[in-house]
Amino acid sequence: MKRKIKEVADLAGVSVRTLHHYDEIGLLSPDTTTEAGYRLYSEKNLEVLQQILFFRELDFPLKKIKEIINSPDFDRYQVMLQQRDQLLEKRYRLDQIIIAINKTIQHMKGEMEMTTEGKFEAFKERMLEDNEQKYGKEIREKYGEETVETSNAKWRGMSQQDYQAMLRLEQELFELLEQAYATGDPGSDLAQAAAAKHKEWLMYSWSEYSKEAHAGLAEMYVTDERFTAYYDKHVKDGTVFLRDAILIYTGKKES
Amino acid sequence: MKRKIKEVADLAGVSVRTLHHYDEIGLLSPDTTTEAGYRLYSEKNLEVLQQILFFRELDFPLKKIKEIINSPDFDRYQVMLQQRDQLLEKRYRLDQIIIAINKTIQHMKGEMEMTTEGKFEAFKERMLEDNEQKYGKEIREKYGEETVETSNAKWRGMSQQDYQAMLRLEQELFELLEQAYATGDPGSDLAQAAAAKHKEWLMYSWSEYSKEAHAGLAEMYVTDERFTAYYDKHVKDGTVFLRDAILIYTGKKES
DNA sequence: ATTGACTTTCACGTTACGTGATAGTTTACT
DNA sequence: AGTAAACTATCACGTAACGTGAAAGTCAAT
Repeated sequence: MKRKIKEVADLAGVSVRTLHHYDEIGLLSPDTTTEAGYRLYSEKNLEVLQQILFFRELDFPLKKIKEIINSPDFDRYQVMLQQRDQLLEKRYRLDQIIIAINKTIQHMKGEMEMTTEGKFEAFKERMLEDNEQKYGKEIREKYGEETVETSNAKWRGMSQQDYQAMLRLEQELFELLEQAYATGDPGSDLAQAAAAKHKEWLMYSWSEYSKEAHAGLAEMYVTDERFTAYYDKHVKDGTVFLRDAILIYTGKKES
Repeated sequence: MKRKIKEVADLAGVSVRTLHHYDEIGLLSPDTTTEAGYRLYSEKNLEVLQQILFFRELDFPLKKIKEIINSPDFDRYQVMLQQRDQLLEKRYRLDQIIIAINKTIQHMKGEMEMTTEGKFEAFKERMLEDNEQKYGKEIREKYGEETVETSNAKWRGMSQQDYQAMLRLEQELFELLEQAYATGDPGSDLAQAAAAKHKEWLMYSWSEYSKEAHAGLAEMYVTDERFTAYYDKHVKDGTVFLRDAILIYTGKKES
């Protein structure tokens, strides 16, 4: 009952390439091949594959798995303990990193609160909001049994998509801004289109839009040199121009 | 005050190769070079390098760091939250693996138990006695005979290594708890991490996990003064805080 | 002028495959 | 039997973040 490679792959839930790879590195070579060079896996081969996949799930490197498989009297118990120690160490390091990033986040929150002056309250509040608070409840209600981590994964998947779209939007914004700047008029159609694009871009990180917050952000752009440097890099005096366009767009200024 | 590469490397605690690499991928190129092609780093370059290393310590991939560095408008706060989510997910996966390997080890031990008669017999007996004397009754009453028996069985099969690992876990739990308590929020990531750690610690003596049992145990902690004394010794009011964290963790309470 | 410390640019090795590209083989169907 | 679909084979490059030489040129001190 020899099986060809795809059947084995499907059976074990791995890719054909994986089996090729295991053959390449001498981890699992089928004990028969047809004269055309096709790999034929025996039942025994399948058992070994199961073993391999078992260890792989426990995050053993293939090299170690090879050692274990190739010498049946290898002390599996000791190896397990050793592997667990390594995993524990790994998690310890991971925990340290998480603690550090949590501290940083706390710190950033503190900084942002200090510079808050009530004008951009809505804006900053949203920025400060913890995603856990934001989505936690809703997700819990919807998915019930699922852990917070899993829910976070879903959120992350969304935000990555959003992130791609955001980059595209930003690029479009710059192009628009450049063309609009050539008109010299922040009230021009092109400039207003740029302001609209900017709003669209914002909406990826804002949950609600308000003209006030948008106008406020525009003002902040001009005040904060990091922003001016960023926008002016693409278009000379782009920051001021964009601000004016946004002020008109939000009705805070006459064209 | 331009510096040559080795000086910069020593100053920052990285290898020369690393700086070469950062130059190669366009992450950090010195803004001056001698005519012989020597890289000369300015103060500004050093500052950027610090930034890079900061993000690197938080496990950001270099690609992301490059994006962040190149655009000041990039929302660092959101990026931090996102990165934390990824780290948390990573840790979750790691935890699953650790749990799996622990189970495997327990299983192997069960098999070995039949053939190899106890080496740490005295030690184990003492642990059992202790456990029984201290909490035996309550646990029995609340969670039934079965849980206790399997728990004891686990204790019996426990080796020195396990015991060491358990102590270590406990230590980590206290550290986490301390930090979490500082946040004041039992729903915070740190507090939830502490709850997760507590669960993991439990898994060394529980054969099966259920949210109910975990939550119940947390309640018991607060009621039983022996436990409160134990946890409060490390962190003031730590018991109540830990209970709340666990209740949220097990979904028995809203954050 | 020599030497040792330092610098440069290749370029391969690491982990566990993914992803084509190109070509030969087997199976199914008309 | 002929052909197309499905399968298989062997390269071989790409990934992340550098480590580790190798060969050759540069700089500073003796």
